[in-house]
Parts: sequence; C-alpha cells; structure tokens
Amino acid sequence: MKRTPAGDAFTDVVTTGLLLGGVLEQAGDTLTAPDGQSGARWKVLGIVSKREMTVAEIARFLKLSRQGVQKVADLLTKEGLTAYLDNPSDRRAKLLALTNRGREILSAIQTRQRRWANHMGEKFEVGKLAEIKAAIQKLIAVLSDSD
Amino acid sequence: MKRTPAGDAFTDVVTTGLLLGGVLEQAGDTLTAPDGQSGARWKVLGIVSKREMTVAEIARFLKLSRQGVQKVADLLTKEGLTAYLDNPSDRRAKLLALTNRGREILSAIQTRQRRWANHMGEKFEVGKLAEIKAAIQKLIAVLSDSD
DNA sequence: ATCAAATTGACAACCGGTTGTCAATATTGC
DNA sequence: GCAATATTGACAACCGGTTGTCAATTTGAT
Repeated sequence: MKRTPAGDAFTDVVTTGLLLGGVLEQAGDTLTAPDGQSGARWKVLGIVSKREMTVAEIARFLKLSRQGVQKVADLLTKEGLTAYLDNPSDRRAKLLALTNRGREILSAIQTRQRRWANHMGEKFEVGKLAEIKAAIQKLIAVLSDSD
Repeated sequence: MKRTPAGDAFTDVVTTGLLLGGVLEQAGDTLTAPDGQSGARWKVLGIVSKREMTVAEIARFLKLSRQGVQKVADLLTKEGLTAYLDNPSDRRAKLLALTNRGREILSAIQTRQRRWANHMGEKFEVGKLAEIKAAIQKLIAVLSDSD
C-alpha cells in the first residue's frame, strides 16, 4: 500500500487531534483537581445536577459502560458528593442525586471552569472559535461515517 | 463569575475536542485490533522499530510515566512481539527491541493504517486537511501557554 | 577516587475505562 | 397472568494510565 499526499495529511491531522485530546483531558483534570475531583467525576456530577438518574441512564447518556459509571458513582457516594435514592419505579436501580456537599463542589468547579473559559475565549479573534469548532466537527463527521 | 460569549464558544470547542479525542483513540484501537494489539502497544512498537530504546527513554519520548510504559513493554514481551536485550552501557536498563513477530505485526498494522488514511484523506477537499490541522494546532497552542 | 545525587526497574495501590458473568427485577408479547 | 426477554447492579478480571516507594546502578562534582 503506497502512501498518498492526502493520506499523509490525514495521518498528520490524526496525530494532532490525539495530542489535543490529551491536552483537553489534562485541562479537565486540572480544573477539577483543586476540589479533589477529576474530569470523570465532573461529568457525572454535572449530569446528575440537572436530573437525578440511575447509573444505567447516566452510562447511556455519556456513552460509557454501565459498569464504568457505576465505579465513579460509588466513589462519589463514598466521598459524600452523591447519594443513592430509592427509585419508586424500579426497585433495582437507585437514583443518583447530589448531596449538599456535591452541589457545593460542583458549583466551585463550574465557577472555575467559567473563569477559565472566559479567559481562554478572549485569546481568539472573533469567529475563530466557531471556525475551529467547525473544522473539528467536519473531522468527526468523516471519521464517524465508516464507509 | 458571569458567562461571556467568547467563553461559551470556547467551552463548546473544548467539548467538541474531547469528543474528537475519543473518536481518534477508538480509531487507533480499531486499526490495531485485528492483530490483537491496541493504540498503546502500537505506539511502543513504532518507536522501538526505529531504534532500540530503554523503557525510560520510551516514556520520555511519549511523555508517559516510566511505569506505564513498563507495563506495556512487559506485555509486548510476554506476547513475543518484543524482547529485552542487554544494554552494554547500563546494566539496569535493558533495551527493548522488536522480534521478528513484532516486526510482522507492526508491518500489518502500518499497512492497514496507510490504507485507512489514504481512504479517509480523499474525503476532504484539497487544502481542507491542512486547514483543520492548523485550527487544532492553534487551539493546542492557546491551551498550552498557561497564562 | 569517592561520595552525593539522579536514574532505573520492580512492586504496589489507585483511577477510569473495558468486557464478561450472574442473579434479581422489569417489561413485553401473547 | 404467565413466560420469555431485557435491563440492572454486583462482582471479577483485565488494559492503560497515574503516583509513590525502594534498592541497585549510573553519573557527576569535587
């Protein structure tokens, strides 16, 4: 299989995209670390803050395995940021809900995130961010339609 | 902390970028799965194919922890794709080298990757890939200079 | 040449993700 | 209403990453 210019350019983009992914994961962890949390916990806290959900629902929403989310939810609960509430409509699947402490911590993270995003956002010319987003979305679109 | 349009746009880009990262990681695993490998193993095989290196060197190169790379290297070695060679210049740090089997498998992965990249590359208009790469790099640059 | 400091691999514990299995419970079709 | 099926949480094993500790070895400064 011979290499083509377009193929090389694509590989280049993939490499750069992987790098970006790492940087962003890191940013999420850095943003949440001051409150002893992580990107993974943040996602769960954020989702549960909007509506109490079962672990299986959260997993479907985040497109993660049920068991993976279960671990995070158990950790959050052990640390007192969430609690399992009886679910009147399903005796197996308890509802994960924020505790007061969970609300406080999520709020602290969100404040920090907003400050960070506002600050970073200003480093781009007007319209540039939309352009970057469109570029990434185009890439995702091509990667996702498998044929 | 109030939200700003630029901040919201930035947050949007971050979300999209995280999604991209996931899709790319997945692509790496899919590309290597037919040979029973993974993205992580692929990186190590690729690096070692150019030059035999110690685990610590590989870790520095990939910007991963020494211990994380050690685990992958041990797995690869256990499966016969790599071997530890005595290092004349350091009695502790053996050199990780490809075996014949490792070379075969890496070659198979590379062929599959090239076919994939060539195919995907053709789905973009000329110049579009360079544009996407530049957009992502701009984002990485801003994220990386911490101030 | 010696001695302090840095590097290294082995080991262990953990986080966040996966897959697979199992028993309990819900849901659906008839 | 009942039986087949699907969903769920608990549990376990694994991968790929992290941090931390330790003893052995290298390296570097004097």
